[in-house]
Amino acid sequence: METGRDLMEAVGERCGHCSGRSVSICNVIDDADLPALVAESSRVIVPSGRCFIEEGCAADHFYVLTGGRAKLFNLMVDGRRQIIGFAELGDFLGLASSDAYAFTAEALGDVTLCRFSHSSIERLVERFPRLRGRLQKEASSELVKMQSRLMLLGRKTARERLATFLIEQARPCCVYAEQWRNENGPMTLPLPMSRMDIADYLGLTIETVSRTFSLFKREGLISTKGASSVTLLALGNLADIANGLE
Amino acid sequence: METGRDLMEAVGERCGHCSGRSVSICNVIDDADLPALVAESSRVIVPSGRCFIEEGCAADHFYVLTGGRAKLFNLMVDGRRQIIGFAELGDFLGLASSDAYAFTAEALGDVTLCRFSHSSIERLVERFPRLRGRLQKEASSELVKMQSRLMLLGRKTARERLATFLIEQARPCCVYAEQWRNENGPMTLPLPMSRMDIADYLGLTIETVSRTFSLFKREGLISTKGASSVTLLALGNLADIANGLE
DNA sequence: CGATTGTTTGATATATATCAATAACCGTGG
DNA sequence: CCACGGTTATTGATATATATCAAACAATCG
Repeated sequence: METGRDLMEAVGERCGHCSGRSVSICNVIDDADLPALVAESSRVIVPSGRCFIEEGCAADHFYVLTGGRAKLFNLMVDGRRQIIGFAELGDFLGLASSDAYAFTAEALGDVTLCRFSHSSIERLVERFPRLRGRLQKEASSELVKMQSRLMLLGRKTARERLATFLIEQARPCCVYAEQWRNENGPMTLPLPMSRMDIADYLGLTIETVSRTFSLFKREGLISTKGASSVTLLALGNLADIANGLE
Repeated sequence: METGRDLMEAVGERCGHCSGRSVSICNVIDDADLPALVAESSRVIVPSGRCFIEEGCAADHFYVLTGGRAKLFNLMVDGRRQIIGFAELGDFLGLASSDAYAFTAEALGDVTLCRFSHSSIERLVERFPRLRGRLQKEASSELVKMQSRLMLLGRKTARERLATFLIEQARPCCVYAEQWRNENGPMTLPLPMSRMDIADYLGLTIETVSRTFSLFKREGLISTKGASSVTLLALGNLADIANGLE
């Protein structure tokens, strides 16, 4: 912890208190090893809307997201889409076991990435032994998150889904530093994704998402400024709704 | 591969061609090391209906399923249930990152398990280096399966969900040896889980599951003998339905 | 063999989807 | 800065897939 250093720092970005949606490797790299790490990687800048990982394509590289956010999704032949998750600062993408990517990743706004050749992972893990444990740990925490998403999609109502989503967005990583100081008061969140994205994440339609937003507004649980900024006014109540308590 | 030996064999059971729903460690143990492995483990027999892992409880042990099948699920406070998956021969259970189990595991029929202390995993991985790679690989393949479950629960119709489920059950591991020889012909599967279990796995109600079974029967896609045995008569069609092609 | 539990089928209700019309937002160019 | 056009979001009316409620039926087990 004390001697460690972020990969994010190694590639020029700072990591907050994020706990990585996918796989984060905070604090497993010693300062002395930074040059070696940087040598293995290349920086990539992806403009808004561009896909940098495509389902089914050869999984040549994996990425660490160092700026911006991305949506990860799967498609069915007829166009139905399920968003798997939203990647943020520090997340690992494209570490799938197989030789083809299992999902598509598209930049939500401009995104910066640190790219590694897929074959370099062996070298990296050998060189930075703590990295391995970290990868495992984060992979299994990712599995736990997936489990709660199954509950959300299989058993929760639209209200519960949106409340869950909003609570999820309220994690420190997603909120500006000044704002997550007083976690009890109102909390303003940016929502870089469209209503369509939220719908495809929650297994709903845009109309249902929109109506549920309006409902929450009428109930005084949230307020909005445009479609891409929410203020959570009653985190406790939202959490209760998210868990089916009211 | 050639020199390897199954953990399942080490604890007295044979592993078919299963590719492990959770985390399998087939073929990573050398014969010479078997005694050491057995020394670390203890056998457990769980009667039908008994929970051997409970969500929220201290994660002291992890298990390898060596006989029978189990259902893994999460509950909401009001009793809504989402089945995460059905564990089968060779699956690893309870390897969560945190110190509490993230789901409950209940025996579907009698189950035999090989139990390891959670603290022994470090020793095991050190002693059997190939185990580590295998664990990682299987964990990430588990993540891929989870992704397709998100699509199922978020975007598929009841028809598509049940077809997907039936196809899933038709993997070699679940079928008697004689039957998966001719993969093109009719394939008879045991369904050890109740309609309620299937419903909670697919995010539906028992009634909808039952009606969809009947529909498939009327369409000549399947036939049943009692509620716990299905014969798939048209795997291709079912696969098409599962993927939204008809 | 009856009693109990689980499954299937039927009738109806409802949450959410779909279709359709406004309304708000956003970038652009005057 | 404002007007404009296109996009995205909201709201409304209606349809529909699935849930819910209820009954008959089948399987299981003493």
